[in-house]
Amino acid sequence: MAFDTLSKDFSAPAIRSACTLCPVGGNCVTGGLPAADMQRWAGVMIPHLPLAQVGKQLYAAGANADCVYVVRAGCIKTYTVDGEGNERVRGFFLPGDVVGLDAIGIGHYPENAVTVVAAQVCRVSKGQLQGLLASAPALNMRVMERLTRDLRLALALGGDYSAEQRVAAFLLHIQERLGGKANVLKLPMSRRDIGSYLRLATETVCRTLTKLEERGWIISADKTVTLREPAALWAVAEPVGICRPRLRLAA
Amino acid sequence: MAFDTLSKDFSAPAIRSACTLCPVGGNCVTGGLPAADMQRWAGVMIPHLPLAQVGKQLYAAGANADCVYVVRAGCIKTYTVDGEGNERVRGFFLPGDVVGLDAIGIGHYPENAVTVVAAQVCRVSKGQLQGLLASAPALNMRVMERLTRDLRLALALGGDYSAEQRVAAFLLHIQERLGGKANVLKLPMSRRDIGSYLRLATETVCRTLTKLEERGWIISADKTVTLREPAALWAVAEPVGICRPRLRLAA
DNA sequence: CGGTTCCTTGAGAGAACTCAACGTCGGTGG
DNA sequence: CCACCGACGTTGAGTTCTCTCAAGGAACCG
Repeated sequence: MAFDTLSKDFSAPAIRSACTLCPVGGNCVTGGLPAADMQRWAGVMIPHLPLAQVGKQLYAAGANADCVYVVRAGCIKTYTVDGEGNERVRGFFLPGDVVGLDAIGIGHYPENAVTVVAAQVCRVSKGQLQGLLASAPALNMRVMERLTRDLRLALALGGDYSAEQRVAAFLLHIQERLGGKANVLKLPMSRRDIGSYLRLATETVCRTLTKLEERGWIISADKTVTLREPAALWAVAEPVGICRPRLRLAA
Repeated sequence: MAFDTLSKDFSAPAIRSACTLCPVGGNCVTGGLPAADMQRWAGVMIPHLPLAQVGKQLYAAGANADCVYVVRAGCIKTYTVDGEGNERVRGFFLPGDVVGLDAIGIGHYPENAVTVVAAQVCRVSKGQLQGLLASAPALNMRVMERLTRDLRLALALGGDYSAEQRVAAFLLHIQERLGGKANVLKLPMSRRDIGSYLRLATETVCRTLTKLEERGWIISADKTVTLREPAALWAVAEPVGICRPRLRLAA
């Protein structure tokens, strides 16, 4: 892995170009910001920190919340462990997503964050971010949008839906987050993680995928899922309300 | 009702005093703000609009999102109706809570908002709020805190818990929101609303309350619930993670 | 090549749901 | 004043969906 040398070699000019050359592009929280804001963002951000190891921890639940992270590549999951030892995945973060935002306003991270696959992230200290938010209204609004988007998603997924509705909505949501074009999805996470996230047993996730496959709506081969009948999936997932045929919920 | 005349008679000095005299006090989103920020907040806020009618709508899902509301008295619920006609309560808003925040960043409200009981709210236009956020960092941070608090609550309630855990957590959460002292709670909402919110059938809410009562942990009499063994409820609700014996999650 | 983890399928169990009935309460109108 | 009505709360009985337990196969790694 050349990750380590890469991150060490970056000097100030390279940092500025880090965002303009970023594969995430407009999907990043900074997408569409005025150049001046981007400049200031780049000034406080530490770009593409490598997280080559699967299961590598960004931060632990209860730790002092001093940073937020923007995913540049790979996938991060957040999860909690309750007093009974039950682990629950609270969110998957794909390129462009911000991890740790929900710690704004409290001193400690409410959950753990680890890599699901090898990943790269950009880091910003919370203090510097707050300073930036106070003086860059456009960025402030982008962060608010992320927070409200996460909130709407959490409220939607909190609903009482069947395993089929959940899994269909999950697949479509991942498709949207990955760009919304390709019908072949590489799911980075395990069935167990999907189940934990969707509040389903691992076996139920499997059975549901099998059922969708028997209907010809998808082709499920381990981590690769091909959507053959997105319209049918949309129809099933509609009540969940987290994805729409042509109209995206978020602005 | 003298509500209407009250709201019409308020002039600038009265408006400024509206917050200092507000029964919500420090629980409001503006609690603890510098005097200068309070002044500006009071300048754009329209105080205690009366909503005497139960079921009175603040806004409809899909409507142009032009305002946010702070609850001054009573209770507001937000809910969605999916394509199958299923109604789902997404949140209850008690005095001090902000309704409509999750529409920041999108043009339309994602859900309906109606009164659960007679209520009073304060209104701020979204445009003026955004202007204020850009120039009053302390207020901006308070709003962020509300958003992240709502997000953490939604994520917590989204988990896979038993009916008993959910109901216990709900009761304790309401107690906290009402000040955290009194053990006698007046629940403003119906069993049906509670069930919709907690993802339980109405009957399951009833049965669970009955079960908790048989154990001597609570006394349930229609809308009035008395907590007799809060510690036992805490122990049951712990995995949900939305309320804590002595330590509150939010700052 | 053994060990581990993940994915998948089957069979039985359990928690919550649906359907149904009944009592209470508050409002309405005769 | 009282009968009627609808909404709400409560309890019971049977059903269903998902979970748990169990086991086998496939992929990956040391």
